[in-house]
Amino acid sequence: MKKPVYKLIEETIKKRIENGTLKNGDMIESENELTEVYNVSRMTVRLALNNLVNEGYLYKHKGKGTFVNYTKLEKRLDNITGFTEQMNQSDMTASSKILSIEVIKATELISKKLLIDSEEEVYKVERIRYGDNIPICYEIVYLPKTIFPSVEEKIFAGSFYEYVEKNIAKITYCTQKIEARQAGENYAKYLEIDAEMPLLYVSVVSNLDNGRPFEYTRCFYRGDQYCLIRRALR
Amino acid sequence: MKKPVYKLIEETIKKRIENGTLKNGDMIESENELTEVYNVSRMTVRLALNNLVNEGYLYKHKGKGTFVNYTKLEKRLDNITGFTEQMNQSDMTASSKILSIEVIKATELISKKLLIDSEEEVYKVERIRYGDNIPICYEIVYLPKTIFPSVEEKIFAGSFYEYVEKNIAKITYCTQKIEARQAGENYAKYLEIDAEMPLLYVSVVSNLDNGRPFEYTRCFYRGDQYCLIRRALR
DNA sequence: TAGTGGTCTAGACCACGGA
DNA sequence: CCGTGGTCTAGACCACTAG
Repeated sequence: MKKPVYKLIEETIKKRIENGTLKNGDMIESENELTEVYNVSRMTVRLALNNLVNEGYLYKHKGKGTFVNYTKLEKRLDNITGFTEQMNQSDMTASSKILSIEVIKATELISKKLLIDSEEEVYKVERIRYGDNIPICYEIVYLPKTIFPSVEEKIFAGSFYEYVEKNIAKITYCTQKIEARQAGENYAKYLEIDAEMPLLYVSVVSNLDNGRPFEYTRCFYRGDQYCLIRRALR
Repeated sequence: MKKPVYKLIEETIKKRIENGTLKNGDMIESENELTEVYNVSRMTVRLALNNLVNEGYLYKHKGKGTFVNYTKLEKRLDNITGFTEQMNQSDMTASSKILSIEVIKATELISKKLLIDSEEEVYKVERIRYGDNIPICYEIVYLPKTIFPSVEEKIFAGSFYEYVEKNIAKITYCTQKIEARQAGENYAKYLEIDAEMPLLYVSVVSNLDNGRPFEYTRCFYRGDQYCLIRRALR
């Protein structure tokens, strides 16, 4: 279970950027220098650097060098943000109550979303999410057992996305489908509202850096308590 | 000025996916097979494949193979798309009925959104938008008179965004706020639904390449007829 | 066990940018 | 000119998945 060399190189450079040793616009060591520093081949260095370019930490300029591209405040505007991260940004306290964790066989829909075989086992987690103790979201999460061998409550204690990036792999993108729906009896009960109230229904599939979906989640947000902000580029 | 080999490999595979030769879930040739087909080294093949993984066309499964991840409808929707463009993508016919065009003085809210002085004159356009003749959206558009000296119906005949890019300037980004709301008497009438039905309310501010907002629009979409698809990057 | 993708090496030549 | 990143080769061993 040891980490590949290029991951280590990625992490040390990322640290130098995040703790301010490398500032925005700084030129970092050339690829040839890094091969000597880490005593690896140039392709390994390039793999590490290109990953950091894709993550937005660096940019390259042929003939000149590789430079730091890091402006803390502009980061993560158009990006995936989990509920917890979003609540923190609005100075609210996020919490959640897990209703159930169980292993089920993937239905047709779930297997299609997660790109796995139908009948393959997945974890199904139901929970209610609160902002400042007001129920805001009822959520059903499906996680493939091949990626999450075991799922415990503590995974969901903090930011789930941060947990995944620390312990599984980098998250690259997610696809969301957003609809407006009526709550209906069932969800109304969970969210403590009337059955006719509108909900924001968001279906999410999130993907790792190898392109594999690791999460299919159905979220039902209270229309009176939650909105999505989205920045789209032309 | 000749293209690198890995780009060519990328493009041929992308074409096979986009023209339907390769379908969603299909396994493509293994990396070793591709090295022989294109007569290149494996690293070159891997570069091409990994780029396609990052673009969301493929996903890899260690020990199994590389698979197609492509669902036509979900493509390119991370970007700004106007209603017309979106309808065309789903093979529906977009049309609209203009209810009114008038010049008003900007309210506090409007001036804040469009970054203009309060009391400055703006065009206010109300219209209903149809997909295959079903009313889908009631929309109020505010356009600053300084950017649009005169506003006529024909501006809205085709894609408004295309009109702007042809005649005004390039559009760079837009910010959307998405909520779920109950229709209420007024909007229900326009959209031919019941007053308790849920709507997707989207407030949009779009900006030109000089950073100036040129449009503030409030859209009320029928929850039963419309959804937003969004692709977000981490 | 055979085949897949994941990691890595030790070279090579090229195109670009700056002095 | 020299140093930079961009492309590419021809191998190698490993870890995972399936039969």
